[in-house]
Amino acid sequence: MEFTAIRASTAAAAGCSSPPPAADHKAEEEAAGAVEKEHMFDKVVTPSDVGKLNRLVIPKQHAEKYFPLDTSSTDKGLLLSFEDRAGKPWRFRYSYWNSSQSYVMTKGWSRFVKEKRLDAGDTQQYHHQHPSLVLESVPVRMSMAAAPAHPEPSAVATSGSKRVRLFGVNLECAADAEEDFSGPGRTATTALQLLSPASSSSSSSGKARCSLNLDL
Amino acid sequence: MEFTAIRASTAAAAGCSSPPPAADHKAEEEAAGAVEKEHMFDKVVTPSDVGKLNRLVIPKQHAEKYFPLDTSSTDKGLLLSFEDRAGKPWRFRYSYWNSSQSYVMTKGWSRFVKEKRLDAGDTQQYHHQHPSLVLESVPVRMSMAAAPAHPEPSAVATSGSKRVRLFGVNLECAADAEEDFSGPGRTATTALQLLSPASSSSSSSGKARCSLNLDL
DNA sequence: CAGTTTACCTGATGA
DNA sequence: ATCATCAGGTAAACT
Repeated sequence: MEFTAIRASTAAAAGCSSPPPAADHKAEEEAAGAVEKEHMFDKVVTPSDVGKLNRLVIPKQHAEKYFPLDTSSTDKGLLLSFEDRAGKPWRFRYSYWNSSQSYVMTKGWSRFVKEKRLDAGDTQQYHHQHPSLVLESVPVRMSMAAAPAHPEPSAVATSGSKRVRLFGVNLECAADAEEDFSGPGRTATTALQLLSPASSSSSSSGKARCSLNLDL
Repeated sequence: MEFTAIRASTAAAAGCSSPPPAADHKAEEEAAGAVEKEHMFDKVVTPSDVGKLNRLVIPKQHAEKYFPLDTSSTDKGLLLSFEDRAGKPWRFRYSYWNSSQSYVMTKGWSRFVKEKRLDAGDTQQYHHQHPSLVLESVPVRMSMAAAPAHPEPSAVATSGSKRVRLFGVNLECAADAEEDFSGPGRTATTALQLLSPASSSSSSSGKARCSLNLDL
């Protein structure tokens, strides 16, 4: 089963710095529904993606196009914040593995797989419940509704506020990396710093964000 | 097979700042033999402890009781010096892993495992050769012959010189961390600073030390 | 470059 | 049902 790409409008990339209350979830969902999303890419999730490796490989071509890592973020990776259609926040560590020359979502991914029942054994049920997400031969699609990919000011989207959607889920590239990397005395992972959209309206406070939508 | 705890006397915690000559080994060993040691704790070494992970997990309760890391040493860890019954010095990096919330001996541990044949496959032989060390169901015991655990002056052992024994091996908490942490641009690990035993006699120079004995 | 070391991470388990 | 612990992992830098 597949997504249909929706065209992007100027809907604000609603900030989700903290798990928003239910009311916000609804608002977010409606906004997303009203917005057409720009298709990013599909990926057929492999058994490894939902297996014990606890990581999702992002095909290099797509990763470099939509989630580039510059020199400052290559080492530590990024902490990307997502939310599913119900507004539930998901945070995945995104980084590059030199050993395998591949881009991956690591920390947090396994929890997502588990909750969404992305398991090879549960393919049928899962596919049934979550037609937009995946298993084996079921395509995972990324649709873009924002262009936060380039951390460099020069590469930023010109004006209209946009939003990144992965599997139809809002992606936020939180400028503040917090909680998960809260070891005492440790420096938090530096999240991808995004430029504030020029015409964005409802982004919470001053934090620059991108968001990725998981259509679940 | 197990240790029997031996009561501590006033035997000097002989300093082993550098690998002592054989003559010193014998003296050390005799002195240790004459000293009764206060039991610290046991740990049944797991397959992971002697496997490819190159680390020994120190159960938190014991770690915090006997090898506390204060704020200055938590980040970088400590360089602990041990010696086996033959007097051979062993140095292990001891630190806290935020991610797993656990205390571990890392650097140097694998060499010890290798030399002492602490391998799951060698259980029988090893147990035979080294009854005081471990594998799976064989307990590893820590016996204390000194109370160097608390770096705080207020918590120091009152008078008699003592010694810490791990697996019956002398443990030194070298006040000087050197050579092994010589990576470029890296600050040397701050070793656990111990108070000088009030009545210790033969501790070399002025360096405060604790020692841990591995009965091997 | 192969092995070591550091620093991450997670599932199972039990209180 | 949580939550802390730890056995068992991985990735990447370093030697």
